[in-house]
Amino acid sequence: MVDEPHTQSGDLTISDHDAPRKSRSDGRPTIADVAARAGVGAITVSRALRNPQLVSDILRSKIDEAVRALNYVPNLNASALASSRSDVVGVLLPSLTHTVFTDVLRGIYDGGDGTKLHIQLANMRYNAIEEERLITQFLRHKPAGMIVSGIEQTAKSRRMLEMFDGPVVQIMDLTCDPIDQVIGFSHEAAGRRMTEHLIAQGYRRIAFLSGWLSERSNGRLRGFRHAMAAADLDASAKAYSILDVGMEAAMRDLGQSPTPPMLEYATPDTGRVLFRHIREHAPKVDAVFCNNDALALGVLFECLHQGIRVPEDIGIAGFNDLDFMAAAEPALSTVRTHRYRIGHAAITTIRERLNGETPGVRIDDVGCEIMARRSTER
Amino acid sequence: MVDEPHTQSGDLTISDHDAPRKSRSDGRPTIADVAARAGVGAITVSRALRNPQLVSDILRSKIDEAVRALNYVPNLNASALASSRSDVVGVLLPSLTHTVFTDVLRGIYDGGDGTKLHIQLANMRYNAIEEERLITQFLRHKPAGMIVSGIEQTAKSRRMLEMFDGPVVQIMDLTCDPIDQVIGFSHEAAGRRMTEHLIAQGYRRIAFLSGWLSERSNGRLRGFRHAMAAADLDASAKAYSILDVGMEAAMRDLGQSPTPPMLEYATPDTGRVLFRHIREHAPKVDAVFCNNDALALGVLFECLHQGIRVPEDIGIAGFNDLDFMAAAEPALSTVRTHRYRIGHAAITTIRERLNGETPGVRIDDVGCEIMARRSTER
DNA sequence: GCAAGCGATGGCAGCGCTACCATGCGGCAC
DNA sequence: GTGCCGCATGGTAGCGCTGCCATCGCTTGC
Repeated sequence: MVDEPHTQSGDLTISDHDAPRKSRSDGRPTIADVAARAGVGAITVSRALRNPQLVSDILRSKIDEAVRALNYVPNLNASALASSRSDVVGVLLPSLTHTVFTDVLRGIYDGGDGTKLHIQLANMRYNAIEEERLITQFLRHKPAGMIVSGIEQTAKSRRMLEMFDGPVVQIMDLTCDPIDQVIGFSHEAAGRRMTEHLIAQGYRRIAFLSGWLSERSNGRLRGFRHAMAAADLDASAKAYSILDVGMEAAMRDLGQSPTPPMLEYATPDTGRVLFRHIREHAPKVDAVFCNNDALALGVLFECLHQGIRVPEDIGIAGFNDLDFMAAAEPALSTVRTHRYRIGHAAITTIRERLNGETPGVRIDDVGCEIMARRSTER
Repeated sequence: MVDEPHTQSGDLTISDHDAPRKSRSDGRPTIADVAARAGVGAITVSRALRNPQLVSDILRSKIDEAVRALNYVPNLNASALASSRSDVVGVLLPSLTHTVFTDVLRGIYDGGDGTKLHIQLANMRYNAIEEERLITQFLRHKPAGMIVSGIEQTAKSRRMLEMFDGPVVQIMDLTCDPIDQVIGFSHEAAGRRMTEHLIAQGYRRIAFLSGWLSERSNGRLRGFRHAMAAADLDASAKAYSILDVGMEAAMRDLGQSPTPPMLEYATPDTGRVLFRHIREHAPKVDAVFCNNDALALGVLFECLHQGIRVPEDIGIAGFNDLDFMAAAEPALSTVRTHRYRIGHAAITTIRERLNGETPGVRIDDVGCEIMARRSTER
């Protein structure tokens, strides 16, 4: 039984007339084509592209010429397969809506600029199970490094990241036991310090306003409560969230997005609704500490609407220092967080680690700043 | 970092005594391991994972069991190499800061959810040359599809995308000659319609305010001028940008980011500065049409500060309908753009095309809505 | 009863690159 | 001269997967 399709006799000359291109290749030049044209070995081309200093000047210039002439584009999938290492950095953020994460992202992109690193981003929607799934997905690409938000990964997520052989940076929060490295700040300290500022300004009946509470928001709330307790104001420390004001219906209406709207529900409109609720049920409240700036802006508008004077009748504080806070009338106090810096530091760390440098600090507290403005100047 | 990932995971009885690991493999189970354990061929495992309906129930369940038992994770780089097709969709946005693009991005991610598509995002900073470079980079991954912003790619970019063998969607604008498909709306029509609304409300001396003018902003400005001309108000049609008010110094200060700050300079503070400039140099202006909502918010705050009544003394209109516009006091008129929908439609189109469906419309105008609110209710 | 058809399965040969050696060569110590 | 080191370069053998057929057993049509 001779079922060899290729008879060995003289079929070296491939006829142009038979089957149209049996090859699985898409016809683009490969590293072998470049090597042939430059009259060198393929591996030398590979080296010339990745570590030019390993190749003599003569060959290097020949290779460069061939690359340009053929318009050669390296196939990163082949490279990643052969070296079991890609140049993709996986980034997991809880939300793509909040300006907070947009700024982080900008820092990451700016820091990754001009390198061969590619960012692959995923939205885990404040959902640890989803995060687990996304980590699994990411690891299939054999990424060069990973950036994840927060410190509350599931046990399985954590195990996967620990086994992952590359730098892992957790961002936006702090922990003394990071998977690998962590860059962020203490939300509890931030909440405590802003509350202390409000108390120092003479406010006594302070309400904490939030949309939905992420783990990090809970940290701020803890800080708020501790500061109030430390000043013997426990009785006045009350937190209000959208759950208190029966906004579920309104939330459902929003749903242009398939996202559970609750997660994204921290808008100025929410701020107005929450503040109306407070005026009705707790008229003696003299300051509101909003879990984010959008809520604070809404509170300001509601005060304008009702003719309530800020900061005389009500103090308003936000969180994050988005750019409208300083421009508001009156300017709104808030906590400036270093989001851009965190993103930038995260990708920079990964670059350094990939270059073989040893990690500096494992735990990097970038802190935050209390921006005391007119809205809390009693 | 764990350096040696479970070399001796006991159960599989790989002889530990022979050659000191010559393999370049990282020791993770491959499709061959799964095939061996399930007692089938490797290709059958591949099929069971990609097109389960092609494999009999019996084998499929055996394979599923083996996958779980071995904790098999497919190597996407190998898959991409073998099939010369990855599951990555490249997305090019001009900015990661503007909420506009954040919303587009959210639409893209939501629409890509639950599929095997991975999004790879790049920030081209309103720079066509940078865009060209990024397209080159992206194509090295042999992406499944591409989404690019706007319609002003360089000739080379355009050629690369035309030669690219996969769906390409241009978004956020319209053209009658798309590379492949385009989903967006006419900025000129939007600018014209909002201007017509202002004129209809009785405003006559209308100023157009902008930070930096992207090609799309220019379209809005053209619409503004046409509408003014059509109403014989040419003489009153004047546009102000940051260049008019010597804000370069302020802009330089901003520079936390390596980005040329001009590109990102559309903040409420800019709105305040521009409006002060207008009050000084053109006190008769009775309405401002802001190229984006952040500027409009700034104008509102400046009016509050100066005691100027809105909408009686000054009408204010923005562009995009970010969530603070409806919540402002008074509520601010604006143009609602369907950013989320555009992103969602873009990725959905790509999914459909990858599933072999033929493109529906090549040019998809999602339109926009004039949101007439109190701030222009004369 | 037999050819043809069909669905399920598997073998083989790449995809384009890089890790791992081997090779060759000039220079230096002895 | 001999041996050895270091450097530039190349050959070979994969990396883990999938495209392309071949195969096999069973059904269908006449």
